[in-house]
Amino acid sequence: MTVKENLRPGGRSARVQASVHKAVRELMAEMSRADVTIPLIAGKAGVTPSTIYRRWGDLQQLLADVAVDRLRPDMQPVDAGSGKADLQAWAEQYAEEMSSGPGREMIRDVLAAQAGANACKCAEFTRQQIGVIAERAKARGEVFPDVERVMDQVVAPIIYRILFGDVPATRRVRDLVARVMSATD
Amino acid sequence: MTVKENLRPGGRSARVQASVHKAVRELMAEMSRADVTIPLIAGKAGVTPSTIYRRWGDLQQLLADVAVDRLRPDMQPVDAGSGKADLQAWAEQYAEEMSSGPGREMIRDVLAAQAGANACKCAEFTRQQIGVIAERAKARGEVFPDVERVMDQVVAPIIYRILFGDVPATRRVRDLVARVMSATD
DNA sequence: TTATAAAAGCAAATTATTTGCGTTAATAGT
DNA sequence: ACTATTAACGCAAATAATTTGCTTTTATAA
Repeated sequence: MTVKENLRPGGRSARVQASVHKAVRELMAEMSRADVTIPLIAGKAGVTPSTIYRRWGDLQQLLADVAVDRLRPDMQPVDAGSGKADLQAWAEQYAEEMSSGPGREMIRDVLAAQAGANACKCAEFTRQQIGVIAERAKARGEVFPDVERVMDQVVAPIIYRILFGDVPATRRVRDLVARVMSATD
Repeated sequence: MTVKENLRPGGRSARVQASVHKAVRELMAEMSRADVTIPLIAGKAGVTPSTIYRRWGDLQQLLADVAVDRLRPDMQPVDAGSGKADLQAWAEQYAEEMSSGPGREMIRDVLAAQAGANACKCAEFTRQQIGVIAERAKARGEVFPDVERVMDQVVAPIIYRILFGDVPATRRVRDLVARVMSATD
């Protein structure tokens, strides 16, 4: 029922995982999520449904697994010259990606699965990105807020609004960043 | 497929909705969520499964519907003497309720359903509660932050941490409230 | 090489979901 | 008050998804 974390690169398990993930990504791109089923995924991936059921348990777990994979940052935050500029650029891009259709779906998939571990991982990705910005700022001799404070005052409001209604406007994101950067305590 | 909003109090639809909601609440209390199925709910509620499928579409929508109902605040925020005290008391209780086992599950149920309307409603409940606190503070002649700022700086961090890993400690909640109340801009 | 164990395939059994059709019950018009 | 209309429900058959026991494959270590 549990997905193995460290798969040998060329092993059979790794190949199955890769083809199943690929099938999920492709199906999600070409049809509504309500129509994606495990037998369908299995067919496209060239495996039996029971393989998927045994490995992932159910559709939600599988979707969450795929979503975490896609939410993993693929690059370091861009260096915009200062901590504030870095954070602003990062936050705007983050908000845009996460509020897009696919972004929202991925977040929802991660949260909908019962295992909380996936959600934790996503928060950890974000923390690391902000950590990079913070380290860089400190290396320049700037003052930079604590990472946890940035999580509370920038990341949390962005995600909350995406999940519970709004799409946060660029203007709002800029304000969040300005506020956390101006706090002096 | 869509759930009627305004049901006549004594109508048949209202009775079905009530018995189905009741069955869901009872089943969720006595067994794991993974084991709750629509045929089971239907049996306990004394209706046919097809009735539930036609009215709610699938299990997630039904669970979301029940969860929104349970997340509706049943009372006004207590008056603790000042805006800050009110907000602090409210935030602590809110954090405690939402981070409890059932609280977490309800939030997840609301977010997991594809219809975003349920999630919006929940945020609206919260906004209204804070609105009451804000009005009361202003009636006393106090300064009180904008409701949207409280959503960003207090509610969002609490919910974000509940969803993505942590249980926010009382200490942390107190800090969030203190920070939003001390901001003067 | 060969032994071992984990993961996959296959197919039957079970369970959930969809759907067509007849019935009931609430609502509006006479 | 009575009847026409319509939305929602029950029932049961058809379809689709999920689970499970058993066999076979394949990667790994002896």
